[in-house]
Amino acid sequence: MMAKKKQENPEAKDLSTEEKIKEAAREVFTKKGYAATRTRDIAEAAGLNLALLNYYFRSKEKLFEIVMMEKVQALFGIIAPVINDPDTTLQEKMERIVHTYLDMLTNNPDLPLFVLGELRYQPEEFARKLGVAKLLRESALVQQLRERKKNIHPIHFIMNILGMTLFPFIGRPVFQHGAGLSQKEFEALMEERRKLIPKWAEAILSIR
Amino acid sequence: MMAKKKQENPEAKDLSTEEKIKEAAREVFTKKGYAATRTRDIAEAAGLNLALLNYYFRSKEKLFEIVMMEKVQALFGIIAPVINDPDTTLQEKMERIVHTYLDMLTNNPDLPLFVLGELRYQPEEFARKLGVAKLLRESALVQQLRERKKNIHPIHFIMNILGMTLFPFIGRPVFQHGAGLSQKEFEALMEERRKLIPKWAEAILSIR
DNA sequence: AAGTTTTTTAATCATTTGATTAAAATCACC
DNA sequence: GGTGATTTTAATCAAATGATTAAAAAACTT
Repeated sequence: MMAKKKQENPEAKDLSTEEKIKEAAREVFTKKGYAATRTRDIAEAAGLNLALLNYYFRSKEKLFEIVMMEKVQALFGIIAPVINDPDTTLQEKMERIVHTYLDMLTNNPDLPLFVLGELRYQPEEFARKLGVAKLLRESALVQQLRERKKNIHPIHFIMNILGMTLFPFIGRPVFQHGAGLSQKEFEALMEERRKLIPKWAEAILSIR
Repeated sequence: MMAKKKQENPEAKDLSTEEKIKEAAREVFTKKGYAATRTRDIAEAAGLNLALLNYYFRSKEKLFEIVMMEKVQALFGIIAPVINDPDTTLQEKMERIVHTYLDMLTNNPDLPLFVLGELRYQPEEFARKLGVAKLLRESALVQQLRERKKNIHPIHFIMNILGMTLFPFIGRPVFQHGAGLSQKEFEALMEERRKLIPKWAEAILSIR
């Protein structure tokens, strides 16, 4: 009855049905959010019959949860190792945070808006599953920040570096269209920020 | 047939029906976004019959447009005069941008996520209506930034100051719950940023 | 090739949801 | 207080939408 792959296409040139649905779901959910997404949109984007969605994933919500978990991981999971690394300096960490995010955002520019937009419906649940609390309290980064600036809450600096890195993508329609930039030009600006943000972050930490 | 106020309650202690609906719509739309909002949610939040919504505003979409325009104005309109003011220094402008936003965000913490979240469906349309292009090209702020840092695109600094100011509210569930903060504590941190962000912005502009 | 299981399809269901309608209630004005 | 306009209500509609079903098609096993 339920999905059990029997054979994998020897030449795996196209994806399995299950993977096609997931791929389409990633695309549509990320672009429009959960509520604005119709299961028919996903089926159409995948070029498949609507019933297959329920056949493989039981419900829109179940499918969404899978995608959401992936995306939350993509947004937060990838910097955990960077933040926790005890063998890099504060400066190195900031460089790596920016690099890691900009690399990811090149392929997933609307990820932050999607994740943070959906997160408002389940703030506590996902924060718990993520273990953000631990990162924000015990990580090497936080300890280094505490040492460097003893009288300022370390979360301020995390807000700054994430804000400088992620916010341009969250406000992208405004910035890009507002400044009359092509996609290429916007991307070029983001590439510039790769080197600029760490410098700015360092300047912020060097005040006084 | 259509709405025409005949009398205004002499002691305007409670709002007109029309205003009650708008108020409820502001609340629900801002909190859940357009797609996740049911007209019945709005009617319930207003304590009114569902049909009144269509009686006064014809459709969910029309009502949304009214609210959206207000909110877009609240998010972008309020800094236009600050940005355009030819009689303030760059530093003063940055202070005022931060102050203006933090004042507004105290009462409307989920405004940025709402507006930017909805904006993705109509990126060009609203950007045009807003005249963002003009602000991002000819404003006094942009000209001052160009003079101060001739070899860096001024939009970088606008992204920075807006990112540092708005992003904490966009990622609020993560920051607040992740750091185990009460609402009061979060607000206190934001109050600290009122003085810190202008200093950081100045430091960023003073590199080299 | 026959038989079995798995996958896919078209058709349909039940619920939700935005909107409408006709009647009832309220209000303005004389 | 009666009359006409305005506002409010309960009931209902039609379309959209998530989900299911039964049958057809395809794939696999022997």
